[in-house]
Amino acid sequence: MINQEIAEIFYAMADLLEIEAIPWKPRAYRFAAQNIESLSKDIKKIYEKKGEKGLDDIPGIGEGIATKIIEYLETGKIKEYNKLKRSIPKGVIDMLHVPTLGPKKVNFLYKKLKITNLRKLKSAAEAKKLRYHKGYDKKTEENIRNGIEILKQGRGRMAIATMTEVANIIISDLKKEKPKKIAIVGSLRRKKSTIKDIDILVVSNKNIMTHFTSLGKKIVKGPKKASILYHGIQVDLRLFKEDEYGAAMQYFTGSKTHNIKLRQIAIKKGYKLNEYGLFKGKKKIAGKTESGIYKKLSLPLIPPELRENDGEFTNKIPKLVTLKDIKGDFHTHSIYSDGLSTLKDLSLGAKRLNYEYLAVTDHGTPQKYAGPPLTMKRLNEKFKEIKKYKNLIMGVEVDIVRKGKLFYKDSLLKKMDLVIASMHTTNKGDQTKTFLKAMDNKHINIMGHLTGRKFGIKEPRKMDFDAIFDKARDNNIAIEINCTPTRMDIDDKLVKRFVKKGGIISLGTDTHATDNLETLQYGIGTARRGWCRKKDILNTKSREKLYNFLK
DNA sequence: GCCGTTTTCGGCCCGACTGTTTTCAGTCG
Repeated sequence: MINQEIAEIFYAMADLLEIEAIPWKPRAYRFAAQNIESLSKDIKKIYEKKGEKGLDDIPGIGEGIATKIIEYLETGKIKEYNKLKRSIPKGVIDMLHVPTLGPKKVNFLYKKLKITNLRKLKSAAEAKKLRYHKGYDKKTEENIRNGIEILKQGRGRMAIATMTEVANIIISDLKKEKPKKIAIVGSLRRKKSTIKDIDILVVSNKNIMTHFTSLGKKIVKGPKKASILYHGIQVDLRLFKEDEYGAAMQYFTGSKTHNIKLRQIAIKKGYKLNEYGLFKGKKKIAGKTESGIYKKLSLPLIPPELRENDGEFTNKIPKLVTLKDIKGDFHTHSIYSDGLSTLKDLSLGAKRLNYEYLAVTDHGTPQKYAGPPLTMKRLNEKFKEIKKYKNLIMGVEVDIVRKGKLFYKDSLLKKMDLVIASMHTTNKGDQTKTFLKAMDNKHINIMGHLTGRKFGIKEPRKMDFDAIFDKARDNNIAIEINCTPTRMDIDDKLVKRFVKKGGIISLGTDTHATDNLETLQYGIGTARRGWCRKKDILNTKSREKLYNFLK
């Protein structure tokens, strides 16, 4: 989405201005970038509808930044950004991303020592040339060398599934210290689909800090806070007292923009909010529980997934869907295509999770990725075998092929109880037309992994989602949240847009082995981030109501 | 550069940790 492009530019401008030691502007650009990033609406649409006034209504955007947004929307570039970029070598910006280097140091290294890239920085640190300058010594050089290494290894964002597993390993280890309380906070608690680092809160004795730093490579360690690298993943631990726990949970769950807004609300009421509590003067009036803090600020307990400063302060908070509401899974593969599980395995898997139903949607594709072709003979065997399992639904994940056609004929699709239509090719250009055409087929129940994104591998398709969502809603087609950890497709923002239009979301694990059925929990996270209630999710329907929908 | 129910000027979150430090600047989250 164009929002992301613009946010990236403003983040970059903030970096550049910071190196130039220009005060306050970097903060303003970053704040604007954060708010643009968290918008669920297309900023171009906002401008088209409401003009500059619409942009000005977005927090953090005033006259100057609005003008730059308009310039980008109309010309595809921002002159001031290009000018800034020309004035500072790219390598200098890379230096800013080295841990332990901030704008002050980079400014000094660049302006005074004429160091313009990481290579020169590394050799200067190795040649022990930095330690002769005021404020630098042996330790600084070591930090810079380590920092460059960490940067090169690339601590990118990882899938929530992976990070949840790592967090659980660490927590079960820390529980040996018998902490009074321990919890995951940060973006992991807000259930973002990719996570940068793991944040943990504890109420415990001090031994836990030492235990914690023994689990990985120590980065920092103080009495209240410690950080380690655990197999390349940064994990932060914060220690609190029991009566601070709620305030700490609130503070470290974030998001940052949510907290800024919350603090402003506190200030308006004459309070002060920090990670230790909510204060009136010196008197603490809340802090033991999160709900206590929100209550004192006349707010309901906002679910962590909604804390993004994108409507949670101005709209009524809905009752969000939970994992308990889920009655089944709509996207699985068996040995009839490229899955590892038999129909029996899948049936048992569904029972284990107390599901009423589970759709086995083997591939209907001309392509080889799905294993040997599913011939009519084998398909008929599947039709026959699946009747043995009362909790299984006969389905197909049929490929959308050229010009929006489906790979299976209508006569065959008609025999299926559930049809997912997915695109597995990487056709370039705008795919909106193809999808709209495909959705004319009345046998489709669900659109599978609509944008086709895969973290770090494939960018999401850019399409006219308003047109696609309108048509899906009007044709009674659900749109999938594909719960494969590397996909998580569609994302939370698109979910929010679709549900706001009255569309219905379906959760599918796209599992190829029954062990992976549990990944549905991450789809629930995305659904909740998209403000989904129980009734917005197809998987919450009883068997009877489901079959009505499918028909 | 943004913002405003004390405001159109003068603020801008704030606490923890490191070590450049012995009273504070820089970085981080």
